[in-house]
Amino acid sequence: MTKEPPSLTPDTTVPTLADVARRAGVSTATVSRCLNSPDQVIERTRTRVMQAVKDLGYAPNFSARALAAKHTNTIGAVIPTMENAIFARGIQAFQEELGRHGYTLLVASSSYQEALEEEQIRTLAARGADGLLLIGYHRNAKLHEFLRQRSIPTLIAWAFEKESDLPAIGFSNKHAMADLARLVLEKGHRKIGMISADTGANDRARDRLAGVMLAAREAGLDVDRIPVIETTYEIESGVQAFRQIMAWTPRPTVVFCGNDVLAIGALKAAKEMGLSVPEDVSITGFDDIEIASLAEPALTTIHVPHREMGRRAAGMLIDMVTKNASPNSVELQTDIRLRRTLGPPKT
Amino acid sequence: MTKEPPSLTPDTTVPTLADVARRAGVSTATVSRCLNSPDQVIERTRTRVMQAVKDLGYAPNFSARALAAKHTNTIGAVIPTMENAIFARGIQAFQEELGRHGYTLLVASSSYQEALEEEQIRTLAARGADGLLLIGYHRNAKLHEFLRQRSIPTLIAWAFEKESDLPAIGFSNKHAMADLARLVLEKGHRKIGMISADTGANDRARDRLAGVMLAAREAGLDVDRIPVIETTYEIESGVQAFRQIMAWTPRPTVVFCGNDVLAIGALKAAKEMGLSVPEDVSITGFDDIEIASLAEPALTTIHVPHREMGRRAAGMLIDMVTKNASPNSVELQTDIRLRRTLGPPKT
DNA sequence: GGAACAAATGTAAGCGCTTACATTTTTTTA
DNA sequence: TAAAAAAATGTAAGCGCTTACATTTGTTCC
Repeated sequence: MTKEPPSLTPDTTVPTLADVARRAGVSTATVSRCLNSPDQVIERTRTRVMQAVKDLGYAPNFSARALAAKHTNTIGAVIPTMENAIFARGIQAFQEELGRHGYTLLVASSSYQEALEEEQIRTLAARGADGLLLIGYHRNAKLHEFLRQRSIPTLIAWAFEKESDLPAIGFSNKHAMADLARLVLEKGHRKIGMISADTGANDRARDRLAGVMLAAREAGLDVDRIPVIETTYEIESGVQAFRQIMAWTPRPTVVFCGNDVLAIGALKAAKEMGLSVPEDVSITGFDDIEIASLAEPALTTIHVPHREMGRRAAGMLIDMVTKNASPNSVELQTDIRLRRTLGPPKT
Repeated sequence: MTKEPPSLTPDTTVPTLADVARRAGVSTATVSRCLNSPDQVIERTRTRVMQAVKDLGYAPNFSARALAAKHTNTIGAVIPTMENAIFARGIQAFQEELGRHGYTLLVASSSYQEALEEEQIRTLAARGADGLLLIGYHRNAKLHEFLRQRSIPTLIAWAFEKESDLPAIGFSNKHAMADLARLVLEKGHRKIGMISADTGANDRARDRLAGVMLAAREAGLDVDRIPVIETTYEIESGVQAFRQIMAWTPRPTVVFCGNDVLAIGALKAAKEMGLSVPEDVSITGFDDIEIASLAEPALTTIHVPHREMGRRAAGMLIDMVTKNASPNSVELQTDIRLRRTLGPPKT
C-alpha cells in the first residue's frame, strides 16, 4: 500500500430519458418519440425536448433500447482474420454500406478456428445482432438451427454453392481455381504442386484444392502423385511450404498457392533459393490483393471483387432483416489476372 | 406481387432465464448465479441448472444483462481504418489479449474523419463499452469530458506525448522520424521532400512531418523550401504524390514518406518513371509493415512494435477498468530498419 | 358551434437480467 | 444437542428504454 493512483470516479451522473423528460416537461414517451420518430411529435415540443437533450448531454442507453425494442440495428460478422487484406477490404465496404442505411457493424474474428467461430456467433446473437454475415459454408449444423430458432437472418459470403439453399453471395472457389489450373496445364505443365490452407475446417481452401485436382484429372495427370502441403495463411508459411514442395521428386514446374499471401511467401522463397520465376518455376495465387501486382515479378492470380461483395452483402442482409425474406443467392464472377509469375515449363 | 419468398419466421421461441429456472426448479437468482459465479451455488443444483440450460439451448440476453449489471465486459476501439496492416495487426493482438481476460472487443473505424470518430465513440459509449482504445491525441476536448462524465476509462495508442496526462501507450512519432531524417542527412542529402498524410486532423502525421523538419533545421536546411505533399494513405496516392514531388526544383534526392503504404506507392512510381532507387532517389517509409521488407528494393523504414503495443494496451485498459486506476503511460521504442531504398545522393 | 375525426401526448406495463436483502438449510462449535 | 455462524437459495426491486392503449388537444366540416 503505497500512494493511491488518482481515482477515475465521475464528477456527475449519466442522464437518462426520464431526466430529459423532466427537464422538458413532457413524458418519457414523448422524448422517446422525438428520438425515434420525430415526425410524430409537434415541432414546438420537439425543439424543447432536443434542447433538453443537448443541455444534459443525453445519449440513449443502447442496452435498454435493445431490450425494450427487440432489435438493435446491428449486423454482426465473423471473419477468419482481420490480417488478410481481402477480408479487411470486403468488410470495410460492407460496413460503409451498412452505415449508409443506419446499421452498425460488429466484427469478430475467429482465427480460422471452428470452435471460436461458433462462440463468436453465439456472442453476436446474444448481443442482439439483427442479422449475421458468415464466411463460407463449413459449420456445425446445429448452429444454423440455433440461428433459425432466434430468427436471425444469416448470409454467407466469400463462397457460393449452387446446391445449398442457404442465402449466399460469393463465387465458386472450385471453378475459379479449375479455370486457372486448366490455363496453366495448357501451357504444358505436367509436374504440379499445391500449397493450401488447412482444408479441415475451411471449405474455400478445400474447394480451391479440388479445383486444381479437377483440372489435373481432366488433363490426365495422376492426382494421387500431386504434392499438396497444407499450412497456415502466412507469408512465412508460404516460404517453408515452398521449400518443402520443391524438394519433391519430380520437382514441380508450377506451384499453385491457396491464396496470394502464400504465393508471396513462395515467391520470396524462390528468390532465396536462387530460382528464377517463371523460368525455373511458375507460381500462382488467389485473391488479387494489392501486393499481387506490386510483387516482382507480378503475381498471376485470380481476381475476386471483394469490395463489391461486401457492398452487396450489406444490401442483401438489410433486405433479409427488414423484409424478413430469403433472397436469391448471388454468384459473382472472378477472373484470372495473368501476370509474370506464370510461364511455360522449361523444356 | 408474384410468388412469396419463403418466410423466416421462427419455429420456436427464445428461452429466457425464467424458463431455465422453471425447468430446473429453482429461482432466477440461482440460475443467474450459476452463470456468473458458479462457486456460490452447490454442485447438485448447479448441474441441474446447467442441464436445463443445455436442454433449452439457453443463451443469456446481453442487453438485459448489461442493463442490470451496468457493465458489459466489452472494450471498444476506434481505429482510422482496417485496411492498413498496422492497425489490423495491433488490434488483432489487442483482441487476443482481451479475449484471454474474458473481454470482448468492439471495433469501429473512422476513415480518418474526425466527425465520424466522434460519432463512433459515442456509439461505443452508448453500447456500454467498459473502456475505450483510441488512436492518437487529436480530438475534440469535450469528448474527453463526455467520457469522464460517463467514467469510461480511455487509453490512447499509437502515440505518446510526454506532456500529456492522458493515459497512453505508444511512441514519439516526431523523435522516431527525426532520428531517421538525421541519419539520412548524414549521408549527405540536402535536397529533401516529404509525402505526408493530411496533417489537419492526424497528430501522428503532423509529428512525423515535424520530425523531418526538426532534423532538417538542425542540419541547416531552409525548411520553408522543402516540398511537402499531403495526401491520403493509399498506394495510388503515393504514386501521384511522388510524381509531383519529383517535378519540384530542385529535384529531391530523398523522399520521406509518412508511412510504408505511401512509400510503396512512391517506389512504384519511381520504377514507372525509370528512376533507380536508391541511385537516383532514396525513399523511406514508416511502420515496417510486411511488404516493406518484401519490396524490391527493400524499404528503409521505422519499425514499430504494433503487436506488442496491442497486447500491452489490452492489459493496461483492463487494469483501468477493473481497478479504476489511471496507469502510467508507456513509451515504446521504435527502431530504424536500414534497407536498400536508402543510399547516398548522387554526386 | 359542436359533433366527428385526427393528431399529439401521457400512462404504465413490460423487455430479461442482476443483486441487495430476507429466508432457509447446512455446518460448526461448545 | 442446541445455539451460532456460514452457506445456499429465494424474493423482488429495479436497470433505461419502447410501445399499446388511453386521454387530451386541435382541426375540419356542416
